[in-house]
Amino acid sequence: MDDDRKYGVTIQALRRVPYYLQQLKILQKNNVETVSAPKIAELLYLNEVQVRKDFASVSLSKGKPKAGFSVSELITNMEKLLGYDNTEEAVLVGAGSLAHALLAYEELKTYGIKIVAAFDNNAAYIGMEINGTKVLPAEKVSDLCRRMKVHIGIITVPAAQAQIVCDQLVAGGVLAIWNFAPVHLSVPDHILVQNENLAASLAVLSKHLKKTIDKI
Amino acid sequence: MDDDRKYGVTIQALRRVPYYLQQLKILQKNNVETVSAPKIAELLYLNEVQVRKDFASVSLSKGKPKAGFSVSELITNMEKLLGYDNTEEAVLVGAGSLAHALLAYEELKTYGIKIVAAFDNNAAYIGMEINGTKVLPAEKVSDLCRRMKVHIGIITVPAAQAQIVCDQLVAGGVLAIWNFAPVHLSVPDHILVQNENLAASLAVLSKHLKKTIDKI
DNA sequence: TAGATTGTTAATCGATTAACAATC
DNA sequence: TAGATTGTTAATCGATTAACAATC
Repeated sequence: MDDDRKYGVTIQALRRVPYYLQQLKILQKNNVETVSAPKIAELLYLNEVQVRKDFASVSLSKGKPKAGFSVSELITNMEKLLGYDNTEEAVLVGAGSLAHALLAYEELKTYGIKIVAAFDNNAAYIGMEINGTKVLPAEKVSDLCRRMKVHIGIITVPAAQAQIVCDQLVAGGVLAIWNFAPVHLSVPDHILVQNENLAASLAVLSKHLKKTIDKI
Repeated sequence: MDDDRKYGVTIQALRRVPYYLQQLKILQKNNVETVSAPKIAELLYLNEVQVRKDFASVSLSKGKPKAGFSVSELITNMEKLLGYDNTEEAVLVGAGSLAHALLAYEELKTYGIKIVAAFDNNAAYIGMEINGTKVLPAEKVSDLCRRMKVHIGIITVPAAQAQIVCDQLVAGGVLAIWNFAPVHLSVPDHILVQNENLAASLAVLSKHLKKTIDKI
């Protein structure tokens, strides 16, 4: 196991990695070869110790006092950590507008995700091709996941149907679920549910707004 | 100020409110009139004390020992807290596929958000109508926000342009920004940036997957 | 009444930040 | 060498959870 690291990477740290990566790539484009933790911290408005700890947990290579970290090594290690170097296949259930957006979202490939099939139970959608991906009948999702050994399921159905779809994905052997429905999903222990809850974000946003406007 | 509450609502609590709301509405539909914190905790796989504290910080009404909380009161208070009861206008900058999804996303209205105009600097998009919303030239965004007193800006442009767009929105008097670009945005203190970072979510997801698959 | 459930104070837990010796 | 920067231990901070008296 060459992937053992001194500290585990916390979820919070993991969520910061894409931001690091984005800055590091800008530096690389400008031919900057090394960078210090304080510099990155300044660019991203983070604490410098936090950046150093994150780098330590993410990167196999160490920084050099006075010099800092190798930009290209950090990029390589972070991309490997996030699996950007090898593509995972995913299925998507629910062929509505969010699905269209995800199927048209080129960046997914950059992030190592490829949607191989979409599913819906609405006859009007079935057989359609969205951005080159076929829409299949919803009841076939378990089967296809198992046959193709797909590990990621993306849920973009309405809240009321999300748990049913989730169960089908789990039955098909999916290991991680990216859930866009604003509901809690029950899954076995070893399955990860990553919630992308637009309602939750809007909750924070609306509250801030209300407070700010009330003040004026 | 009838909106003073004993404890402030933390951001984490705020993000849980949409989940509460969703469950409460199901209960209401089933003609359940009161509900206890332990019951909701069980449904959402949360700690019962957390639920009780969240309810206390959100709701102006109190629970009754033995009986629990009034479902309809909780719903009313939560919807008021989240501003679902009065619509805020928003502008959207960047007319790509994500923009299409948001413009087609009916739930936004439920969440009290109405997109009144979309902007892009790509001539091919300008003049187009997406789901009934006109796409205008990007340079007009500040002006329109100021004239129409729009308080919410939604950023769906590529990372490289996000900060520029952000500055224009701030210049137009926007108070809250919903940012879909995977970059940190610098804003004055009183402006809220709510990041919706798909890359960050995928980072967590991919790492879990890699760990799980390595184990097998 | 008895006991389920509330509201709140205290303890725990985990993440962030501060402090500081080691080192290039 | 001097000083910027690293790596790591200790202190702080905030959120979650446990404990428990109050009450319907």
